[in-house]
Amino acid sequence: MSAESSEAQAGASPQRSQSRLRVAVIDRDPGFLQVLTNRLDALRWDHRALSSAVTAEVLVAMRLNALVVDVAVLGPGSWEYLERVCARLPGLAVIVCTGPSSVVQRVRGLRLGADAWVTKPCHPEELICVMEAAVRRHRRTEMPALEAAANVGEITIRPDLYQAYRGTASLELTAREFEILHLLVQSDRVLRREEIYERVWGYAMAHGDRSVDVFVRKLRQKLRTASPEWSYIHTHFGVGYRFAPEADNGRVHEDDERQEAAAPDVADLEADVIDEAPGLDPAFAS
Amino acid sequence: MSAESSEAQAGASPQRSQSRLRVAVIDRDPGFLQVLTNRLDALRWDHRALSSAVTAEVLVAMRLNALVVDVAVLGPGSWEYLERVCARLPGLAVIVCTGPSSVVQRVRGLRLGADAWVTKPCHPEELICVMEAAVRRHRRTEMPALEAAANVGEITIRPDLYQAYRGTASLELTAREFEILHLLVQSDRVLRREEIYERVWGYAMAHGDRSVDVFVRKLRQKLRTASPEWSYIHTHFGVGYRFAPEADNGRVHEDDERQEAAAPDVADLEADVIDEAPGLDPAFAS
DNA sequence: TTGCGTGTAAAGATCCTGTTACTGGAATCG
DNA sequence: CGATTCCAGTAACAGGATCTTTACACGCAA
Repeated sequence: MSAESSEAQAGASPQRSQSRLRVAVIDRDPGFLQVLTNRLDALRWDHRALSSAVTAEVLVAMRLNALVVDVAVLGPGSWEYLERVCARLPGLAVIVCTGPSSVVQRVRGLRLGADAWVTKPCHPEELICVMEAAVRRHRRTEMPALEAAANVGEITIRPDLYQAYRGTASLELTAREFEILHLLVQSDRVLRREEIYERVWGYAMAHGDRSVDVFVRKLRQKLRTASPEWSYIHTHFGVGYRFAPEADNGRVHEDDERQEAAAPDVADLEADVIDEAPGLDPAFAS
Repeated sequence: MSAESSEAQAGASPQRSQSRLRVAVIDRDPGFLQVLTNRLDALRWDHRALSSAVTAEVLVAMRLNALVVDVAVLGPGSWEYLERVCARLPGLAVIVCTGPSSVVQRVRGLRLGADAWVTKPCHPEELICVMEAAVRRHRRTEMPALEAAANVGEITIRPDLYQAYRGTASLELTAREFEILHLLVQSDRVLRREEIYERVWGYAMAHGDRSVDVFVRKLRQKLRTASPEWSYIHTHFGVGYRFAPEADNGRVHEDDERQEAAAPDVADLEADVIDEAPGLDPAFAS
């Protein structure tokens, strides 16, 4: 453990984090906050210290990547709070950083949805690494923003322009509309409303929320105006929506290249099913 | 933090993990392995102990959800190994569980891609919670929890479309009908009505409720219409229902390899500790 | 045979979705 | 800076699809 130091330093620098993260810290320990704040400043992360719990709604509005919280600050009801926050913001990395605790407490915290439990006193660098580790996955799959344009039916999706076109004419989609369309096109399967909401809005859908329906309607309207001969978004009653370009005569549009599993076409239903492919587990392949 | 204990017990139980996880442990400490193995057995997770590092390729073949590794076992080159594994399997939850370490080491491990760093000695339950937390986060973004289509008799089940087909013809199942069919197909055994109801509806069945019977009737009707030569759902008087494709001549349809992940086969439940660097174990590397 | 569990059927209650209208706030423009 | 336009989100309604309940007939088991 001697040569580690220099190596660690070297290994630490490459590609710190992709970009500035937004972090909130719920804590009251001045020393802890001071040290951590300095470190976060140096990293140029957006951060904010809170001296007490704020509602999940406020956290939603903050658009955070990670939340560090000392359960001791929350007092009674801390578990319920933790659970509520984790449930409401499934995409938020929640790290509990607090003083000595029992195994039972730690187990409970993690089970309620926390991503990590760090015991004080702790080195700020370590806490930051834990935050990065928790946030890392989330970004990995979220980042592939620069995708190629895709042709679906008569429509062209341009992720780089955040817009869809029929030939050269823009559909004039709003940001949200485009995100939903893009998600549906990429998924190529039935998506439940909750799924759509969570991946587009970034937090859990409230019970009874009809936003997704309304946006789907707006999307359909613009798609119909631009490409009247086709239908694109299909409703699965009791489930959700699915994207599949389909000409009015009923013929399904054969999708050129895109990924294999792509075609939810009824056409190749009987053909493909995974009888072969001995080494591959169909559940994981693709 | 005093009356927490009892609360923790209560809060810990609800909804353990979605399903059986596949875990590998690279460690040599007999005591540690013994305790952890017992816990994993109780949870019915697929697990395997490795006494030394295996190549990333082998890990890929194991299709793991999580990997627990004691860097001390790896010896020199442990950092490179950790980095290689994390890079090669971005979807794998990697937890380092080892003896006392320096902040620098922990920082380095996390920075290289590990999801968590647990210090021995540790409570097995806590380690398991850390695994769950790490896997939870992975699954969130790794939506492709898509199950493969399954062929049963003349019917094709398409979980991605929430629908069943006979060739290219949809059975036009409603969402609930499909869920029940899907559950029966996956279970591959007799399910009591209460079991079906609870897993589909999400809450306990009221005494005297006949909903399941009615849905089974609807299912049978649609299955019979689509595939008259076969019988699929069998009644076990006084017990419940069981799915088994069976041709009219009485011959039972031998189910080849279809839904792998689907069937919680007792076969790969027994994961024994293997001391030698293993080749491919049929239980793991399909 | 009797008693209980299951198959069958239909009507009513309930839930789900498409649609429209409206409000508050953000962004844009003059 | 104020006015205007645009957008996200909410509420409400109607029509339709689905689910639950109820009733009765049938068949299995003791």
